[in-house]
Amino acid sequence: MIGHIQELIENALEHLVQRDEIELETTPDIQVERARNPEHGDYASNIAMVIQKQLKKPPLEIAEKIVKAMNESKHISHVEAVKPGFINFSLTNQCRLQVIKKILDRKEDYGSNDIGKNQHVTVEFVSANPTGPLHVGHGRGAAYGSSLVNVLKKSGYQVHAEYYVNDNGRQMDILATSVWLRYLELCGDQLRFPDNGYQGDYIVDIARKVRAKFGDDLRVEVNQIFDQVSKDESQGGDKESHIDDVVQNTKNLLNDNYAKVFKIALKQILGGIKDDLEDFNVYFDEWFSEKKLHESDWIDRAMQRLKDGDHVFKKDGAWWFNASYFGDDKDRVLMRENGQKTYFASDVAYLMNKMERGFDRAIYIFGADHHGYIGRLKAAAKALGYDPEKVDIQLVQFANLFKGKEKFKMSTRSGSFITLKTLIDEVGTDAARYFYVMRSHDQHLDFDLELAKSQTKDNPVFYIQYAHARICSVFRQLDAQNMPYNEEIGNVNLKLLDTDHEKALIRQLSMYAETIAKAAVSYQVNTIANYLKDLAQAFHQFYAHCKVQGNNEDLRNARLNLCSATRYILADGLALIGSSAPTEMHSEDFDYND
RNA sequence: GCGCUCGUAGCUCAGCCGGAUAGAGCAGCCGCCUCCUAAGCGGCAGGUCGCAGGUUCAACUCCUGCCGAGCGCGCCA
Repeated sequence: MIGHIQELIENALEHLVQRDEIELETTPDIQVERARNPEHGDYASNIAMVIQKQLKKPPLEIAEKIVKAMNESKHISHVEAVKPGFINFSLTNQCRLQVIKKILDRKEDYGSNDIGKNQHVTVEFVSANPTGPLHVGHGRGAAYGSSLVNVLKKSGYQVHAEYYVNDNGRQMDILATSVWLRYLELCGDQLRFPDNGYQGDYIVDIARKVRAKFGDDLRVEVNQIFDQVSKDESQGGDKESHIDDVVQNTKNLLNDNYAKVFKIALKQILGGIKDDLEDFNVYFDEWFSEKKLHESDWIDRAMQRLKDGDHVFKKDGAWWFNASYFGDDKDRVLMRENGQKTYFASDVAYLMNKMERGFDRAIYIFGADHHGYIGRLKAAAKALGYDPEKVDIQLVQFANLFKGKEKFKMSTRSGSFITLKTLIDEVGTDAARYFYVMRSHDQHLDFDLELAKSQTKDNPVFYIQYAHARICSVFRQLDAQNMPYNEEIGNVNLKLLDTDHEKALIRQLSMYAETIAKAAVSYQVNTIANYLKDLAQAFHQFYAHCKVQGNNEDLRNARLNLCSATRYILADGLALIGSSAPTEMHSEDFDYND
């Protein structure tokens, strides 16, 4: 429709130029946007104000000339030049009503678009270290990333969702060691648990699994573990070197069995993460193992490629990537003096791997604390010879968790965190997913547990779901009322939908497709959440003022069609952000236990 | 110190690529159930869009400075 209007304006301008009524040095960019205020019609253009400078005439006068020179259109009922110089376009009623037919025709498929042009993109998100269960801090990235994947798919992209599993680093060694020490305790040994070990109860649970499998086979003389180990923090030493020493001894003492303990720990934790994410309606196409990058030759190949490009130098015994040459803040270490490859080296290899797999774009979703990664990843992309525009990094700001007024502070290591699972159990996936994406992802978010849990009108997700349930309820009751629904009769009589509330609802429905397109282009998933709230509001207002189950068969079926179309959009929109659309909801007003 | 992000109603936030009287929800006040779920609807009140400049026909929106808040700046992962 916007294209059609642009054409009308373009033709009008050509007429005016041909008739020498105006002169244009440059062809202006014709902007047509949806009118914000219904009083201004359906679409508006600012063209007259844009070209007023060239023409040196009052914009209103120009606008009026354009309107006069414009051809008739069967879709447009009214064109008007107004105050500062806008040209407002009103669609014919028939044109506006089309959206209902289209939705009923295409159903779940309605709203999709092809701006993705079938491009292949990979979206990497969550990627939390598998050293413990996901907590609420990971929840926002999961909710945002998953919703973005859905929106991109609906916009014609081929999307590959990936979780990067950091199964190789020092943290994993600390985890495996922590499990083993807990295992020894279960076997009855007395030992001093390192300050920097993983403290959570889930470690003990895993230790139980290890014991169930190996019995007492992995026991050793406890003193050997702490042989030649430097002092821990609470003993006046350094907790990092203490744990490193313990890890080293653990590896030596367990030999081949170390890998077995490690594997059980990883499998348990990753399994738990997968389960939690599935409960949260978050799915991945691939769980990409960092370890595999090391075991294959990807890291070496990536480093060789950087060396070939002369982007690597040796300093103080370590190998550095000259990232600052490519716009990063500083140079980055690829391989440490002790020969260990850094985490960044894996990142470079992984980036190269993604690009070699042929993606048109690699989208990364990071927590805000990782914003230092933007510079170094873009630098790596450039140095490897890729277009840095293909690397798209979105930062998700932190969510502060509140219970009423009380704010939670969390730390993974100490084990004092609220897990994602707890959140799902407490407030439910529907409310949690909505709350996580209701604000722009680059904004801080205050997440109030009490509010998300409350089944009251304070809670926007219930407001939207209730609109869906109401529609379902109407359709359920038709048979009992002896009022059969006939979509055909409704379609013929759509023109009967002419009250302000009906028009407002239709208008809202007609904005769904462009809302998705906008969300896909800008990565602003929150616009979907906002849209759904507006749609639900338009529906509730319509519903309060227009009786659907009336005796007039023509009007009833027309309104039922409107309800049906609204229901499809509500369900589809909720699915995009990972929430469900219940067909039935009931107030707890009559719960006498309160 | 350097870098990134943010500052809109009492609170939590929308406001798309600059556009026509700055919008919701909550909290406050006042109404509406013999009627399709009151998890709903209607109304009132609430604002110098952090401050100061600049660009523009037009600035909450773009630019600069200042004030204020948060985060990041390891041969950590």
